[in-house]
Amino acid sequence: MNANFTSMKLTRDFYTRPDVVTISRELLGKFLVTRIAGQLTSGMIVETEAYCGRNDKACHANNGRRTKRTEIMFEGGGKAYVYLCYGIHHLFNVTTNIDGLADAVLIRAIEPVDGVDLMLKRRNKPEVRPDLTSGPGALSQALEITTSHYGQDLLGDTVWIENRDCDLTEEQIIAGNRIGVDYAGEDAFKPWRFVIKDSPWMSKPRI
DNA sequence: CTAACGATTCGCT
DNA sequence: GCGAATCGTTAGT
Repeated sequence: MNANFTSMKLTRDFYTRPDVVTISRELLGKFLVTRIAGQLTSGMIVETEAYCGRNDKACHANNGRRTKRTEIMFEGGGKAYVYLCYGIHHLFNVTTNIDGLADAVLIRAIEPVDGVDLMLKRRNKPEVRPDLTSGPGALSQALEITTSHYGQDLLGDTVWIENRDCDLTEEQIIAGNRIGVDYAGEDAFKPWRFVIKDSPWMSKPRI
């Protein structure tokens, strides 16, 4: 084998599978990477949330709600769904499932790995602490992901997710309710938030 | 065209 | 723990 064995970009097949909750769990321990203006930054994914396009009122695309913003979720798995939240924060999701089935996984926190100095600069932080990349808005700023990356193919060379063979055991994965989705009624209690147990890099509230 | 609001973060108490 | 910041999206007039 070659050196890429331990640093492999996830393939289309990973993203187009039908169960977004399973994909959400499996993204823990993978590495989210950006290459912006030639500068590489990355982190290990430690927290995710699944959003399903059918019967999930927390999902922007629930029950075929097709708008300019949600359109990318209907175009098949492995694309970046980035949107602006509260007019300030850019939230990064990866789309999953096949054409017409609008599922996505929100990346909520990463453990910084490559390009840490650049992340500190982008976040205007003096030193590495959990708040560098804990929270969906914070990690997007650290990796310089913005709405300009809306629709980017994660099989491309700007933003992608790769496997570095950091597989987790079942005991290391904890599930909880999703954050900030009170508007979704009973669907707010779907246990579709996943974190790596005891990770100091998970966002608040901690599980 | 208008208005309400959000898958959040940060600073201050 | 609480409230402000800040603007694109959305649905309704």
